[in-house]
Amino acid sequence: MAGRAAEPPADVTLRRWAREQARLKASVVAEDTEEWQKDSGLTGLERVGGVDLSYIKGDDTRACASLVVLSYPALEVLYEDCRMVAVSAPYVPGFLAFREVPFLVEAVQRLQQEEPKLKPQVLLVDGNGLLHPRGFGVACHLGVLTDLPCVGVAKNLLQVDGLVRDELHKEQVHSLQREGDTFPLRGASGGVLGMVLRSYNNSSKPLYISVGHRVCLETAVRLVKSCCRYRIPEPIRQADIRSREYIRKQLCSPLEVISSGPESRKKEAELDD
DNA sequence: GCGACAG
DNA sequence: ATCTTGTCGC
Repeated sequence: MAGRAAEPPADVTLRRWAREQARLKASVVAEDTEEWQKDSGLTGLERVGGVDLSYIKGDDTRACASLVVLSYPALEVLYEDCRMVAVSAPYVPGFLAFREVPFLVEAVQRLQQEEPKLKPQVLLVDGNGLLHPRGFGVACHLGVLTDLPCVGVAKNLLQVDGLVRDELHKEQVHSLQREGDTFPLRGASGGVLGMVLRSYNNSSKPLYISVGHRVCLETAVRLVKSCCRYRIPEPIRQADIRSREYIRKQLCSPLEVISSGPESRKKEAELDD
């Protein structure tokens, strides 16, 4: 059952993907467009979504895509959708969206069809938005394709436009003493690409926040701050927890144990050749 | 050429 | 992303 590793994309594919990113980037709106965003207390915001994909260790083809919607500001789970999906594109830094976004778009469409009243007013996305080699990370990509406000929340710095994880950066991160502290990420070309946020007192490892779609950076940071019970903002954390749990149950089902045992694995190896 | 490289 | 439980500390 374990799928073989996806082939590294040919250069022609990467060029096509880059062109697609450039085409869609023209539709990104990097400023607030909603009423609730205009208030510093985010009054009017009632539902925040989170998305994530969890993968199986030795399997490059199957993953669980999850979309959750939490109430705001209580952060209680109102909606959960976990589904096994067949991943076809490999992970290539800078092209994460081509691997994950199709399943997230499907999840959003399913939600709109089945529970339109629970449609989130904004989505928190694992990964970057404008903080990206071509200024069009997964949070922008998902935002444009769904026309939903999106915020990029990355757990590691993607080195782009002169930004590096050097000693200076580590010093700046170290200077974030209390939760809520931030400093801007200014690219070599001048503009602020994102914000580094200490989201939790008990963790010195920060988050890298950037604009996805239909939200400005200040609002994005304010929103993420107000969604953090722990280091990872609750919508993404719940999506992560639930997709991993979904996979864990899949792997523990009797059928799955049998079909992925040493016996059948041998047969699959033969069939693969 | 070498290293870096969101998830 | 994933491999990994309990454990030491605030």
